[in-house]
Amino acid sequence: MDENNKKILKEGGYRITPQRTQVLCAISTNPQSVEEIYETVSQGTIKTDLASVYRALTLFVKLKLVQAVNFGDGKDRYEILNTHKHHHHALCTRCGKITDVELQDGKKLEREASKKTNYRITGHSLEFFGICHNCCNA
Amino acid sequence: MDENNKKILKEGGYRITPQRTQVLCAISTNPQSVEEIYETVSQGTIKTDLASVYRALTLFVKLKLVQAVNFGDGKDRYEILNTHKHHHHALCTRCGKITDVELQDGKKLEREASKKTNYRITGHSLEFFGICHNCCNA
DNA sequence: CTATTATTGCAAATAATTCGCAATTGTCAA
DNA sequence: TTGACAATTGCGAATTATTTGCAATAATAG
Repeated sequence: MDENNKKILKEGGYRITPQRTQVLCAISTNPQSVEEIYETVSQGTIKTDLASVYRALTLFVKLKLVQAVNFGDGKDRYEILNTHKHHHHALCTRCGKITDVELQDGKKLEREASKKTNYRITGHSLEFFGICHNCCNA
Repeated sequence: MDENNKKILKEGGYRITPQRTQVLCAISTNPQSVEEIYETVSQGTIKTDLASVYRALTLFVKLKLVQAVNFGDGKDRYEILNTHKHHHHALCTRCGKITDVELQDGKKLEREASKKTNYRITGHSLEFFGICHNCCNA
């Protein structure tokens, strides 16, 4: 597990357990759903319970080590936050691959939305759907 | 119920029932969650079952009369599609109000994402969070 | 190494969603 | 308008998803 994440856990009085480490590991390269995370972790050598996966994710979200992303396809996926700067995603609706997208000027969107709605905008989420390069050529 | 929606239902061999009419009515001005729709419909004079609300929504989504929107706050909301052109939303995280937002150039976002990811982009969803004008001054 | 206490696994509880089926009710054609 | 037919509903039961209580286990500070 990433040193910074360890630090945040410790400072909160939380322990570094193999289960927590594995959950973070499972989503280290790609956002995954609860079920997928459970599958992945279960394939390793350490034993884990679904309830523990839920508990780990709930904790990580609270500590902002992880965030949920939703593509409107019915399931939430969980993504590591630490190293990333704010970004968006593209989901391949054929193979399920998720690719990060960094747009030129995300803040501009918020400014425009703020002007049009008269809200004080505090954040946004933007997800793209499409077909990835591999699937396009398959 | 809107004439166009009636037509689409009929053409598919589906019937216009009070339950379906009420479900559409419940979301006619604002996107609502399943539970909220059920509450709203239940307050009227016609009797409805939660299962029927689920069934109506599933059907409407299949017929593209309605779409699910998700703000990442854990619940899906359902929104009428017919009259709307493609647009985005702002959710007031204090009072829950949802306001439509039409941005200058949504397609530009897709073009940029397409270029960066090498996906063939087929759609996107963009939701803003913030505090609405009323709540700001309350 | 030990004591302390957070965390886990398990099983049971709760919540969310779906399904089977008999009763009801739109709809079409006469 | 009426009757027949098939779609739809309500209800309860079945799934599925998520949460919780608790005794056993294990991480960590000293």
